[in-house]
Amino acid sequence: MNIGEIASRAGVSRSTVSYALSGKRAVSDATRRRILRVIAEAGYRPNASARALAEGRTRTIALVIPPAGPRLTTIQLGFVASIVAAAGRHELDVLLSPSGGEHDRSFERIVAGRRVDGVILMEVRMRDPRATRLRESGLPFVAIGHTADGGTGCWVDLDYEGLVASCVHHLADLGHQTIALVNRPQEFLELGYGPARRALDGFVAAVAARGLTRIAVCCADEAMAGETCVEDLLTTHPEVTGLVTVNEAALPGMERGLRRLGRAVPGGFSVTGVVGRHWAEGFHPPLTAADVPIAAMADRAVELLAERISAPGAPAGHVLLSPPISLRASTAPPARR
Amino acid sequence: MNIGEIASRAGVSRSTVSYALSGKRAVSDATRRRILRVIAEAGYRPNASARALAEGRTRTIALVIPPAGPRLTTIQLGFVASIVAAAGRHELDVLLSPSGGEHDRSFERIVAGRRVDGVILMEVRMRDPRATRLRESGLPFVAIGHTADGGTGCWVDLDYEGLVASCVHHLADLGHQTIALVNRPQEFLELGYGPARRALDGFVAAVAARGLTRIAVCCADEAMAGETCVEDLLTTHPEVTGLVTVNEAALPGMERGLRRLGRAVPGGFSVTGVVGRHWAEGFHPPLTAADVPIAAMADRAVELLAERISAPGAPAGHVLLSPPISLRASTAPPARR
DNA sequence: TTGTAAGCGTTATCAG
DNA sequence: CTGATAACGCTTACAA
Repeated sequence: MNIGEIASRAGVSRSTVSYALSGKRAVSDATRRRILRVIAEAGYRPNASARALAEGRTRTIALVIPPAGPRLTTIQLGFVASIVAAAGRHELDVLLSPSGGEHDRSFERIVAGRRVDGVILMEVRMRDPRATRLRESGLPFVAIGHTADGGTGCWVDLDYEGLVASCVHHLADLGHQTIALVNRPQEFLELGYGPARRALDGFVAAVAARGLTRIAVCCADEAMAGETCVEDLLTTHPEVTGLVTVNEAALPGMERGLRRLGRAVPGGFSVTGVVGRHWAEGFHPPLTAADVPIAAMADRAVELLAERISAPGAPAGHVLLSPPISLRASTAPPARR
Repeated sequence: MNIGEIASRAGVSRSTVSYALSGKRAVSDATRRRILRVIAEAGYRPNASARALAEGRTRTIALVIPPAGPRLTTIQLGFVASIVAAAGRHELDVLLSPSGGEHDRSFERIVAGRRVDGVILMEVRMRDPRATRLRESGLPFVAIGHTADGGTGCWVDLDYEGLVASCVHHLADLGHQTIALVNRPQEFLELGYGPARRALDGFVAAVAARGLTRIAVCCADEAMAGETCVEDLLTTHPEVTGLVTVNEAALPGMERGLRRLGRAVPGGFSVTGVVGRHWAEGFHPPLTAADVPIAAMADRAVELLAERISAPGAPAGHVLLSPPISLRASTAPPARR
């Protein structure tokens, strides 16, 4: 079933059918009605490939996800789902492309083959070869996270620096003197992964501003790592009375570790940070934390990308989100020594 | 940059360039080399839309994911990643389509617009309108899970029935008399979601076969629900000495609930079931369970779909996977009363 | 071994 | 208000 078939059944030319559908040219009410009826009867829909070829755009965007290897976190998953939902609202389909290692071919296929009108890049690094490649290809893209050249490209990001600082201030206000940061994995920091970097920066600065003592550690994105991490931390530094974390996946393990050490939360130890709402609520007791606003980030990213696609010349848009800290039950003044 | 440009730079016709690339016609070594050099210099890749239009296939498959609403589980996420990876090995791209509720337009856009060569349907229900729609459209598809008409379509599934039965037998062999099943949410059962249904069937049958006493409960896909579920279960039925579960997301909560009730695992209570490896290993103590073989399922699904696409007439393939139970540390003979 | 030309199904331009 | 017709960029008979 194609447009020609519809045209002949409705007794009009193919162009009239096309215009009746797109509304880009006036069509008499009678013929439009007739055409639409035929279309409904036949269950016709324009062929996407033909349309893409003729229009020069695919009505599709690519979502480049991080390598699946180390296991994607729940946040990442929620993000993928939110992007798809947001794209749907713009009548855009989403092509998924894994990145890293052996998956370069997929990325290249999509970019060089002009399979999409734009790209959303998840988990972008400060200097990211994919961003470089996209820039040279001229394909519009928005990064989740800053790249090194903050100004040129589009991005949406969480203000990890400010958020972690807020957490530090919160603990300082409660009277804590020595606090720890449980960051994302060491490799991430070394690879210049923005959130890990800026969490550390924000931590160091805020701790200095308040005259506190700090211990910063990295931790694999896993419950078990969180457990040993907390145990190591508190055996080598028993004076630590609170921690802030940006590592949600380690949270369940941290909960176990603290319990094992006899540190009740929040009476004997305070925990806060920036993590997905689901993780915060699943913690015992519920975690006082800045909730990562996944849906909002996805919405803004798609919106930015859609603008960029329709007006490639427009100035690059940036969005830095800074959600409030939700006060739940995991922080309190430190225990008297 | 298009094929004509390459052709003129290499001093040949467009068809020769096409054939040099596809290998579907002999091309002299000299010209092929020349063409490939020009292509490399220009960084040329065939336009995917044009190719799709000419060839009548898009080299893309759709992955229809469950509604994002209730939160996707880690298994689902791993599955998405595995499908993308497997598809990449077949040089296929993956279009993501949410399903359910407001997302029907996305599905319809993809199916009716012929945007893909085939579809993988996740979390299929016994009577699934999407499967019906695909059958009538003639688009090849493979379902993850059976549909009601088991024979006609392609599917790959886990043998939940047999697997849960194996778990029951394992507990029975250890001497347990009264055991519980912690199933997926009630609504899933009511909607005729296969795994929930068949887990229950396998449980009931195996318990009967061994002359045990059973309690079957449903539980939301959440840690907190797992906690209250286990607590309710053991306060109303303290005689239960072990449980089998297919609800991985509830596992962390079940761990907490058991601890709170003073039921040490495995000394005072046994736990087993079929869940993702990651969840099994994250349990304390590590869970004796059948590990959901996500990657294998994804591989087989893509393989089946690829076959189906290239040979639409061939008989429908079915794959019923039945991974072994990994013996870890969460089951033991019941405590003497 | 290579070139010519006819599609593939739309959209968009140009006439009427 | 509507109909021819030329793109869009590629694949693939059909010729040479």
